[in-house]
Amino acid sequence: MSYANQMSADTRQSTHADARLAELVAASVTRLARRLRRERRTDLTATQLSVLGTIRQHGPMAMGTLAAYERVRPPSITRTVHYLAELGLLRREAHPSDRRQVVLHLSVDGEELLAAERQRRDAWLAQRLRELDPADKELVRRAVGVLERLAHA
Amino acid sequence: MSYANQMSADTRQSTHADARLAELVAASVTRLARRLRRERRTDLTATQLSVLGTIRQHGPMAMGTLAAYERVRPPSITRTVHYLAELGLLRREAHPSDRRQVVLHLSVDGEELLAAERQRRDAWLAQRLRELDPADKELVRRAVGVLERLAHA
DNA sequence: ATAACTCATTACCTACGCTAACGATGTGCC
DNA sequence: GGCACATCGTTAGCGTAGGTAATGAGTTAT
Repeated sequence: MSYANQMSADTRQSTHADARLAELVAASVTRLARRLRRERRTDLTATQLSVLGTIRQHGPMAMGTLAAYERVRPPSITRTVHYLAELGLLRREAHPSDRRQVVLHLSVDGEELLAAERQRRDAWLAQRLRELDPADKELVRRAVGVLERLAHA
Repeated sequence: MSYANQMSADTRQSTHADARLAELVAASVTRLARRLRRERRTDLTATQLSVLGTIRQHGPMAMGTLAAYERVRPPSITRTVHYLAELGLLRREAHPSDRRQVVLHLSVDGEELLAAERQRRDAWLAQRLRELDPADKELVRRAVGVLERLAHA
């Protein structure tokens, strides 16, 4: 009974610590992501950038697949893709065997725009990292993989 | 000269490592932030949530101040605040000494909605943290402060 | 009193989330 | 082959949100 109470108290304490850590991590990750967004220089909207990024990450895909990745309904993706195609940042192509489908490919301009934006974002962060003392930088270097695993949960 | 070349090579290597780390950190932070957003259950838009969160974080404020925090132009904030006031999530009040100004206060409903969303987000992450092995969790715990400092850069 | 500045709002445009509806195409069954 | 059903992307209409330009009310300085 005393042992059981001890375990129960330890578990509660650990759960509380997890909750507190979660709060801190969520807040700082959210803020850092927002701060990174501030380094954007393109006139494209967040939605347009996200669409281009998804095609780049996962390769050419149909409209419906893209809508699923972006977690929006098909009419929404139709419109965004229309604007991006007009800007020459992606191409719409017929599907090889299903004439209902449209396959989206990133254009060279689209690739370059994404690369430029990513490079700018990463340069800003690289400079911030350089300003850290070596112990803190090492900490971040070792933690980044854990963050990545959390992101894929 | 040999010493100078050695320094130059070391600097270049460090710069490259920083760039690489920046790339990884930016990507994983961005992904984790996006993952956290997926735990939202409210029907409010991201903009509306952000507005409420800003008022909660910084306290009651005038329209112009809020627009500045949100980095949008005044007409945009007018509209968003109008919807949120209609929903009863915030209140518009006259400024005590400047009749041009409108001061925005979070309502009790607004506070509760924010608390519920944050709690849900943090609970998801707490569960993910509990699934980590103790060494990884410790790593995150020690790194979170550094992330926070980066976010405020 | 007047001019200049500040504040929030209105009007209009573009972009984007949704639902409902639609036509074209593909699949499976008789 | 014909038909019913499913899938795909699009169009139409509504609401939200970003911008600029313009406006009227209020405040400050001369």
